[in-house]
Amino acid sequence: MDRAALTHPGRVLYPDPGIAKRELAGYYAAVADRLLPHLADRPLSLVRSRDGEAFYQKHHRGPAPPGLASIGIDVGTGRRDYLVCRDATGLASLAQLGVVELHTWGSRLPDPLRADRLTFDLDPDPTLDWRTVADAALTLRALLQALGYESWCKTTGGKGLHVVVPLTTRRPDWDTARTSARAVARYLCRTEPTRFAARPGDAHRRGRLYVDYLRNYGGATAVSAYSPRLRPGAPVSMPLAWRQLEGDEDLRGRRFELRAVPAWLRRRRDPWSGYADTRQAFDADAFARLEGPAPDPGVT
DNA sequence: GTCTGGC
DNA sequence: GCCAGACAACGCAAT
DNA sequence: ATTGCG
Repeated sequence: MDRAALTHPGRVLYPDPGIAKRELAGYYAAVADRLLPHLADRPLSLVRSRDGEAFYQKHHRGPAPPGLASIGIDVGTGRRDYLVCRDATGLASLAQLGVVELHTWGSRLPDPLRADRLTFDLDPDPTLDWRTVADAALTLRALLQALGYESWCKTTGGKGLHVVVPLTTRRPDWDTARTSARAVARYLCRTEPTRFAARPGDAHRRGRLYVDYLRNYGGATAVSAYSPRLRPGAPVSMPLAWRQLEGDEDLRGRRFELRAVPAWLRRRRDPWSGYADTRQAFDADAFARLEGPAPDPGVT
């Protein structure tokens, strides 16, 4: 397979700390073995950098660059082509395109209309400390375990955390996936209203975490593990071991920056090594049993 | 980064 | 020939 | 119906 030439290698994509295209390509190559399994067969949503400013792209006009495939998927109204990354050559093409964030669907080809995981985005009031956010993730994990599901946690590169539930069999259509994830979010808000908020926005959320279940419908995406973010320091969405959530070290945000991650990975075991081997069947009834009255919005 | 469409 | 514009999109809740 | 948010 051809590999596209890396043009404009000195073009700065992350103004802070001044990471150019050449360094981004080096990062993708260095973490390819870890990153590629998270991209495999998943339609992509790309964030590209124009002078450090983000612009989004879901569709590619013309033939797909080397290592990328443009795949037609029937979405609500009509059929559109979405990019999928095939291999390390595809990562090189993404670097050539100036792609600074990789977001993926929660489903995979050849069945993109059924979820193969649920993603919960814990989005805290930015003033909340690490322990409060980590404890919220542990609470969500325990709830999911009570439902019969193991889950995995990663940083987002920002103040929050993602909790991911892989689903291998009896995978739900998007409407069922969204409804089930919503039931989990509402349950947390109903049972622990002092910790969890049902809606985004500082005024409503203050002092709490917004449980964003809205990554779980057709075409919705969440940032991929090992994707950098176009933010100061170029932080990376880093998979964590649950054990790390019990410690006092704040692992969010710039704790894992693009420049430091390859060396870090070389000396640490993959905390998500069990993810790919996990077999869990989706059971809509288990989630439906969480249903109750809508959460009290509380004081505005 | 690259293509398109308007001048 | 050159340059500006396009390059995503949707559920949810508030106004 | 339109806007703001993620």
